Amino acid sequence: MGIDKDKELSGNGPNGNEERGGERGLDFIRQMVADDVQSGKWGGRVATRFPPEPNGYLHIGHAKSICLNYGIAAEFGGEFNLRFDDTNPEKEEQEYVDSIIEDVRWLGAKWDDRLFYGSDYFGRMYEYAIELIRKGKAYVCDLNGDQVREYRGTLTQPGREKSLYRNRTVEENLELFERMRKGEFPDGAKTLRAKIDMAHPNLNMRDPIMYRIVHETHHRQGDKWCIYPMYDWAHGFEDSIERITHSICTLEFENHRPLYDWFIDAVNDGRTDDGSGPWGKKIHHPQQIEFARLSLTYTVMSKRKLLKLVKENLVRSWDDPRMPTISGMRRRGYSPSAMWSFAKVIRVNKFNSTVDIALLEHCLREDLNKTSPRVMAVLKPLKVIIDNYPEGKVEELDAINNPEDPSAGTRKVPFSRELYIEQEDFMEEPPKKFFRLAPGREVRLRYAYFITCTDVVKDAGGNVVELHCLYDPATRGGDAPDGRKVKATLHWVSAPRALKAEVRLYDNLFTKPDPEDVPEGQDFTANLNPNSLEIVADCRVEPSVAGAAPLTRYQFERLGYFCVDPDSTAGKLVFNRTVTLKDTWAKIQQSQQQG
RNA sequence: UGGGGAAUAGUGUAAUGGUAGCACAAAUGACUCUGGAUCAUUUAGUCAAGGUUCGAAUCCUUGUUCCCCAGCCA
Repeated sequence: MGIDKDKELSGNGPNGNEERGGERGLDFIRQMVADDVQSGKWGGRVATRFPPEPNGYLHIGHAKSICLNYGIAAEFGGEFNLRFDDTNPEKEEQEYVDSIIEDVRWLGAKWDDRLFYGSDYFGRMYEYAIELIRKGKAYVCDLNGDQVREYRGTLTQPGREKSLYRNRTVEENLELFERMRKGEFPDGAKTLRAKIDMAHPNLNMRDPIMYRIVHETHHRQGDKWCIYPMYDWAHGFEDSIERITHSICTLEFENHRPLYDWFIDAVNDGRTDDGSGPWGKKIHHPQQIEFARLSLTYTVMSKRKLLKLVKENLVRSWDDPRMPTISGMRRRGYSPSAMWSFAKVIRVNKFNSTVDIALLEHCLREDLNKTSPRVMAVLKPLKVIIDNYPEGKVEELDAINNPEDPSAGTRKVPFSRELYIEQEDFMEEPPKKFFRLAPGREVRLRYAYFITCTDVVKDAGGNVVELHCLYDPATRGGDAPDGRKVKATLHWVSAPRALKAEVRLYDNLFTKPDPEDVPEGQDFTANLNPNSLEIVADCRVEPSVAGAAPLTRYQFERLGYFCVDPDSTAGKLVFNRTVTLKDTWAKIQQSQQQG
């Protein structure tokens, strides 16, 4: 078995159901791209990228960005690059690189042979830095961290223009920068800074740091470098080198755009279109565009918070099915196409908003309903004995695999004298609107027979432990020849033939829509939902699922969507509940309890 | 009290000077061998005040509210 990669994305995904030019209009980014293609900017070429820093696992917010960037490339016939923005050796690890590659691939974004690392461009960035020094646009600064902050000024006060180091000669700067690169100075001793304007109203423009000294082994470059470029200095060149046309990032980088442009313009200053002159040919200047990052109710999205949940063992791991990480959602049972349709319905904008998790779950159900094979499983078993059914007899009854997809066919399900049904499907004293099994009441067992409850067996504590029923042989398959109706259809499994399984039920990780809504002095972990995981150890599943591979998805009829967890062993299946079915009865019950 | 952004039903969004639509959520009903799915119906909105215009969510003015920026993180 296993997951068919092509099937995962069929009918949906980046190339399915496009609405470009359709009745709904383009989002503002696609509109810009369309305009640029129309006007012939960059020769009509479109190139996007997804540029994660490998310092954590990807989450659903990154999925939004991947869908945006890859989606645009696919829709406009452009190229999409996967690029690691690995400019800080202190936070980055190979483990994160590997997980990111796996996640982006799973989502279905295709980068072909264009997997890049920002750190592979360090040599060229170094050359650009020397060029800026030669042009008098950059200098080596000896200020320490505190002094840098002090000299920068504040939001309302300009920085100090007068710095001892700002007026160093080109020769001195060249020599010092070379010595920085050679490792002659300790961490923090010197920086290379751009000479812009210490009184600029945008703090980012007050002589931003281009390089800092970090004596640390880089996960990819090893000890080749001890000076590392800052984001602002590095990112534009990464985009430029890869000839990205539309550099899409999140809103908080809006203030950085002037700097993004300044650095590339600074290199281009003195360069020419044909490469004549001392500085050579102009380099490519991409367009930075910002959009709002995703927030979801009942969860947290920042890497810092997700890391805390993992490090403090508040969840099992990065891929805990309760996590909003792509790996967690994959393990939970999410499909790539559900992620794509979610990305499509939330669209992109320039203002912060919080999407209701119910919308995500709607997209999930919509996809799983169409694609998931149905099976019967009993989470909390209650033994049922059919007194008038022959002992030892087993019938193989036909069951439909997916009513939404006739091509999925049918399967055989064994029926026997002893069965299990769901404890919740029986009540000795049923309240109004409870249609399921009760003493003297007739219901249907799905695809099997009508049964009527005749006796209730209890233990010493008064708990119902066993039911005795009679079946009507004429209703085989589930229809009564005399046309009589029942109000409920129950799922069931054969007691001797069912498989044992463990099922893990998940609920929201947090009890409040906004986990940050906490009393003074507490943090978001105060809102952790103590019931976000319920392990049901002794479940029963119909035998057809035997040997199912990890991540195989099913609908357990009447219960929800479930998938096989990698913790499963040959002897014992473990399932994760991905999401419940919509449960009208639960709502009725709730309103009955409330009043 | 500097600079940069943004405001449309409960939520997410569309309408690019011309009927304020869609989806989710909620509610009601129909149908049903999943209280699922499906179908139908209902509730509910342009931040505020002025102005331009035959006509404004859209343009102008003023105000209000929210977000981002003072890492040698990204």
